[in-house]
Amino acid sequence: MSVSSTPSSPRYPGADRDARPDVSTIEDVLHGAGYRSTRPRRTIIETILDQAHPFTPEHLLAAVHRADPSLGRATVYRTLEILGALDVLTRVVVAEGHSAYVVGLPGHRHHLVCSGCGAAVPFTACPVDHLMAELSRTTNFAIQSHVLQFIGVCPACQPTP
Amino acid sequence: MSVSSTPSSPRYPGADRDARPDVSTIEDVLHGAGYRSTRPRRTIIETILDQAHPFTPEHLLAAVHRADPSLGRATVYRTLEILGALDVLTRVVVAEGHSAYVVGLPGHRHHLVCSGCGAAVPFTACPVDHLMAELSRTTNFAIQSHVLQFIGVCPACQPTP
DNA sequence: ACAACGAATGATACTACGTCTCAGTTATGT
DNA sequence: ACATAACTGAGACGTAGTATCATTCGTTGT
Ligand SMILES: [Mn+2]
Ligand SMILES: [Mn+2]
Ligand SMILES: [Zn+2]
Ligand SMILES: [Zn+2]
Repeated sequence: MSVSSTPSSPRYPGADRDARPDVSTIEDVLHGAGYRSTRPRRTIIETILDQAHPFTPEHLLAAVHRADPSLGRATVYRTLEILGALDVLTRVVVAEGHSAYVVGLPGHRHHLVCSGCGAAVPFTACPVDHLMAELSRTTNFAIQSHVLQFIGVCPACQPTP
Repeated sequence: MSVSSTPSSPRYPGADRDARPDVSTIEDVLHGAGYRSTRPRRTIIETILDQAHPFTPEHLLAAVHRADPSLGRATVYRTLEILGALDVLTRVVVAEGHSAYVVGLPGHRHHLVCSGCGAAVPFTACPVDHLMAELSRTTNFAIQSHVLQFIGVCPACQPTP
């Protein structure tokens, strides 16, 4: 879905642009927000960082269970909710009415998603400013965020002619 | 979600821009696609056209049952699926990970959605062409569609200062 | 008007995904 | 080490959506 509140983005202290966060960086974010650092959460974060593509909660739960079958379902859902609220994870629309999580990167991003394999390519360009100002003026809405993304077929998923 | 395949939009023969379709217009669309015209479907379409805001399947089911409690749940879901596939209905993202249906209008549209009351204001401006071409070139994706929308608070839902 | 046929329907059972509760465990500050 | 609150996993539960299937209904050809 990539609802990006215009001024907000995950805070990775000192992270390079385009660098994916690592486990301890995300744990620092949790800490900073008053959450504790636990073994189940570490396992979940490690599993998240293993994902090459956007993932659903169910998909992640299965992957987590491969690492630790005793880790509770509720813990996975609870952790996803927290990481989503902290903007460590954001959402992309992968099909009409279906969204999935991706690891957030610093800065304002949107995604180009492959409808074949599910790959999500982030990009930073965002041509909505002028339109947003115009809509604010004409409708008197207080605009909070926007959703922008492209769906297509990546080179690897295109039929060879 | 408003995944608008760039060249596609609902085909309402002779409809004015900005005119909402009526029941028989939508029935014509069904007919044209080889579907039959039935009383349950008419009830569902009437109920859809009564909705002032984007609606979920559950919300619609409840509204349909107010009109005809004997109308089957499966029929409502099946009809929504058909109308979605025919682009009579499209989806808007109403919150992180949640989308709802709106009646499609002719032409290429996106929406500005109120996070308070759920109102969806359509607009036709779409500033993505240049970016889309650039992304096609740099990534070699075959881009099929895009999602663009704004979320904010409508004038009526804004706190009075 | 009628018959024939496939499409569509609604009841019901079922599944998948997510939530809630709660007793026991663990991280954290002192 | 202790006290405390946060966190956990088990399992019951709820809800939204799907599958099945016998019956009904819309459409088409006569
Ligand atoms: Mn943007
Ligand atoms: Mn557009
Ligand atoms: Zn692909
Ligand atoms: Zn509003």
